Amino acid sequence: MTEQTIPGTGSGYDPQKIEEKWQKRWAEARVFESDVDPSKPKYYVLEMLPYPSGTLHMGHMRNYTIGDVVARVKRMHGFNVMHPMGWDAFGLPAENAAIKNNTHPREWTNKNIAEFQRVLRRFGFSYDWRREISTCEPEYYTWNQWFFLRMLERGLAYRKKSRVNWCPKCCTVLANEQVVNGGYCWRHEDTLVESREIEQWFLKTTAYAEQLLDDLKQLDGGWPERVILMQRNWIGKSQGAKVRFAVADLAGAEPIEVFTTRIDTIYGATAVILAPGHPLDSKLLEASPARVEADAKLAKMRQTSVKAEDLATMEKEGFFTGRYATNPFSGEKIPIWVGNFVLMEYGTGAIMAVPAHDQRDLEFCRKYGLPVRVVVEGKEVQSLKLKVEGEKKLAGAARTGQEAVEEAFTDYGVSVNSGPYSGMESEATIAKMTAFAEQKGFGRAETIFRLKDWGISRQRYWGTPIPVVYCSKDDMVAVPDKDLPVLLPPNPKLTGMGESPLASTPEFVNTVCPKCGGPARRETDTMDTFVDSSWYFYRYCDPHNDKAPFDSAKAAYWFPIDQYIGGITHAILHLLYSRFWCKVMRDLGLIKHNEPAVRLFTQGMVQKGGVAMSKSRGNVVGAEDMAQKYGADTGRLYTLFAAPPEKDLEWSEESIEGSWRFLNRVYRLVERHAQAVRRVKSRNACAATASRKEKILLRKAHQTLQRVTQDFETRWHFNSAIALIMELTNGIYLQEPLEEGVRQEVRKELLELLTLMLAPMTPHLAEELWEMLGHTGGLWTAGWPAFDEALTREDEVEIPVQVNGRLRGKVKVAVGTSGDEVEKLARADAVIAPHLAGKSIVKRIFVPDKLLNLVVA
RNA sequence: GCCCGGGUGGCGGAAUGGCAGACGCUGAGGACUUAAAAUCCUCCGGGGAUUUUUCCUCAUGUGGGUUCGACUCCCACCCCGGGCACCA
Repeated sequence: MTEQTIPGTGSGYDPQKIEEKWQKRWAEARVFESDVDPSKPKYYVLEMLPYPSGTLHMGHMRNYTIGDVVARVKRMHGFNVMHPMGWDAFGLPAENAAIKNNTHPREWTNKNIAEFQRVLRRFGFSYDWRREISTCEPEYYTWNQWFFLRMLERGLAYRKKSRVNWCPKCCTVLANEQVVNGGYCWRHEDTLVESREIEQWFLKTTAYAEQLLDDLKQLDGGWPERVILMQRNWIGKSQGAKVRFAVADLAGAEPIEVFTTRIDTIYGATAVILAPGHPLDSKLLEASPARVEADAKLAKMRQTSVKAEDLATMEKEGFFTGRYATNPFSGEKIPIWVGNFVLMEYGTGAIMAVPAHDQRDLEFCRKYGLPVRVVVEGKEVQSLKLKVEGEKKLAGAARTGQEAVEEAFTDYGVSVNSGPYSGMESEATIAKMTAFAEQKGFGRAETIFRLKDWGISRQRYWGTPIPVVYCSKDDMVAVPDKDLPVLLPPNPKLTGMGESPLASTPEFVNTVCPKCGGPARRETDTMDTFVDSSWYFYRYCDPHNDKAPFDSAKAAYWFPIDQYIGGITHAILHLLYSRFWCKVMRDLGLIKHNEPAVRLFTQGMVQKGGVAMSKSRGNVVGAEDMAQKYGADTGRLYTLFAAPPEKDLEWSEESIEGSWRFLNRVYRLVERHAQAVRRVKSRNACAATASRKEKILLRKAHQTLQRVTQDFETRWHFNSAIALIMELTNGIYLQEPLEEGVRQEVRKELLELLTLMLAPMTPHLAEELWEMLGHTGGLWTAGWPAFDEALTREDEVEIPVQVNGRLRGKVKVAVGTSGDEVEKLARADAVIAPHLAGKSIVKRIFVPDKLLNLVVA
C-alpha cells in the first residue's frame, strides 16, 4: 500500500472513496432488496416517511440512522428484512412555493425529492429503492380515492357543515398553521381570521373509538407508554348519562339534554348551563325581558371561538336566560343560564351545574350568586374537612347543604340531601338513578368520546381530489371505480386568493354525471395529507400494483410492522389515523391484523443551541455538508454516540471530531495488521494454550461482543455500545505491538469482531475493513458473530470491601473465592484493617465476586 | 391547572439496589518532529491531610425515608423541557 494520505488525517481512511465504492457494490449485488419468502423469518422496519422540503438535516438523519442500524442488525441475524423509503409529497408548502415562484407544485416537489434521495443514498441507508413511493403520483393517490369510495359505501365518509378559518382579504380558507399571532392571517398580519361554516367531508373515526381505545392494550410494551397515554386521552372515553330537563312554562320548548358523569350529584344541581351556540338559546331568549342585552352577550361569546389559546385563561362568564328548567328527580325549578365555559362540541352542549362537586361550576355559581348545595360527603378525611368548613361558616347549622364550600368535593362518597338516595354510596346512587331515569324515560346511560370525526376536506390544489360529483338530477354521485383516478388538472391557476384552485379550473369542475350522463360538477375539495400517510406502509409491500392498493397475501407476510421509528410529534394524529385506517382495511377484508405496528420507537430531536433545527432559526446542520466534511459513517456514528436515541441530542461540531478520530484509529489498526493476517483463518485460541496477552484481548473482545449484542437487541443504547467498542479498540492499542505474543489467527479474530460490531453503524468502513482482512464475499454475507461464553469469564476479580457501607478498600482474589476467605484478606489489608480495629463484626454481606460489606459496631 | 419526561464534572453523557463520573469532547503535560499538523502516552469533580505515595471527606436539584448499602426504590418540595387543557 502506498503512503498516500488525505490531508490532515495521517491515515489512509478516505470515507469519500470508500463510501462511494461500497454503495455501488451494494446496489450491484441488490443486497437490500427483499421479497416475500415464507421460508425465512421476516422483519419489517420502517421510518416515518419524510415531507420533502428544504434541506435534509441531521434531525432526519438521526431517524434514518436508527432505523438503518436496526435493519442491518436484523439482516445479520438472518431475517428477511424489508426497509423501504418514500415521500409524503402532497401538501401546502409545495403549493405556497408554487404561488411564490410562479411554478407548478410538482416541479418544486420533485426537485426536493431528487435532492432528498441523493442525500439518503449518500448516507448508505439500506433501503430497497424498488419500493419507493411518492404520494403525489396518480399511481398512489388513486388508491386514496378507492379507499374513500369504500368508506362512502359504508357510511364512513360523509359531509357536514363545519367551521373553518377564513381570511376576508384572501377570500379563502386557511389551514391552522396559516393562522398566526393568535388569530391573524399569515399574509395579512393586520387581518383577523374569521370563523365560517362550510360543507366539509369527514371520515367517521368515532365509529372505531371503542376499538381504537381497546386495542391500545395490544400495544402495551411495544409502544412508548406516553404515546399510548396521549392516544387514550385524545380518544377521551367518558361514561355517564344523558338526562333531559324540561323547560318550565314555555310551551313547545324541547327539553334540555345534559351529559353528566356524575348523575348522583343531580340533587345538588342549582342551574342548567347552555353553551353559546346551543340550538335552544335563542329560542329561550324569545320574549325574555333581558333579550336585547342577552343577544349582545351571546354574539360576543360566539365570536371568541377563534382564539383557542385564550380559552384556558378566560374568565368564566354567563347570563341568565330568564327561563327555568325542572329537575326530573327533585321537581325543583332551577334557572337556565348560558355560560362561556360550556362547549357546544362536547357532550350535548349543555350541563347541569353542581357547584359543590365541580370546581368550574363552583367558580361560576359563586360569581353569579347561585346557591351551593352539598349532596355527596366523603367517607373519611374529606368529610371532616367539609364539616369543619361548614361549621365554621354557619355555626352549628344543620346539614341543609348550604355550607360555604371552599373547594368542590369531586370524589365519590355517600349521597346526602338526595331524597330517597341519601345514604347510598356514590357508585350505587349512579346505578339506581340511571336506571330510574331510563325507566321514566327522561335519561339513559351513555358513553361519549372526546374523539371527533376526522375532517379531511382541504380547499387546496396539491392533494388527492375527492372522487364525487354533484348532479342537478341525481344529487351527489360517487365516481365509479373504473373512472379512477380523478386526476388533478395539470395547469391550475394558483393565486392563494378566492375560491379553491380546483373550483376555479372549469375543465376540472365541469363533467358529466356517471349515472345520468347529464352535466355535473366535480367536488373541488382535496384530501388532508394525513390520508396519504395513513396507509403508505401497506403500499410498500406491493408498490406497483394497479389492480388493488396492495396484494393481501404480500401484506399478510410483511405485516404487522415489526418496528416503526419516528418523531414524538406524530404521537397522536398520524398514528391514530393509521390505526383507524388499519381497522377499516381489516373490515374491508384486505388484512387480518388489528394494529399496523407492534413496536414503536420515538427518537429525540436533534437540537442546536438548545432548540430544534429549523430553517427559520437558521441553525440547520445539513446532512450533505456533514457527509462532505467527515463522511457518512462519521455522521452516522456521531448521531448514535452523542446521546441515547430516545433523548434529545445537542449537535456539537467539536464532539464530532471524536467520532472521526475513532474511525481513523480503527482504520489504522486494521491497516497495520491486514497484510499479516489476511491469509490466515480466524480462530480464537482456547484458553489453555493462549498467551497472557491473548487472554486479555480475547476476554475483552468477547465481553464487548456479549454486551454489544445485548445493547443492539434489547436496550438500543447505541451510545454505550459504541463506548464499549472504543474501549476494546483502546485495549488493543495498549497491547501493541501485537506481533509479540499474539498469533496471527487471534489477531484476525480480534479485528474481525471489531469490524462486525461496527458494521450496522458504520457499514461502509466495515465493508472496507472486512475486505482488507481478506474476505471477498462482502460483509453483507457475514452473520452476527456469537460470543464465546467461556472466554468472557474472568479468572481474577477485584472485590470492593465496604465497612458500614462505605468503601474502604479492595482485595484481588480468584473468581469464586468464599466470603470467609475474602473477609480474611480484608482484615489483613493495611488500609481496611484500621476501620475494623476494636470493633466487632455484627453482620457480613457478601455477594460472590462482587462485594463484601462488613457491618461493625 | 392536569399528565408525561428530565435534573450526575467545564460540556455530551455511563452506571440489573453493590467501586459514581465508563466512553467521548474541551483543557494541561509529555513523546515524536527542524517546525507545525496528525499520531502515541499520561493527567483532569470540590475540599482537606500527607507531600514523589497515598489517605480522609464532601458530592448525582433540595429535604426526609426504606436498606448492610440509594444516581437507582418511596414521600414531599424546587427548577427545566414537552404535551394537553374550561371534556361536564
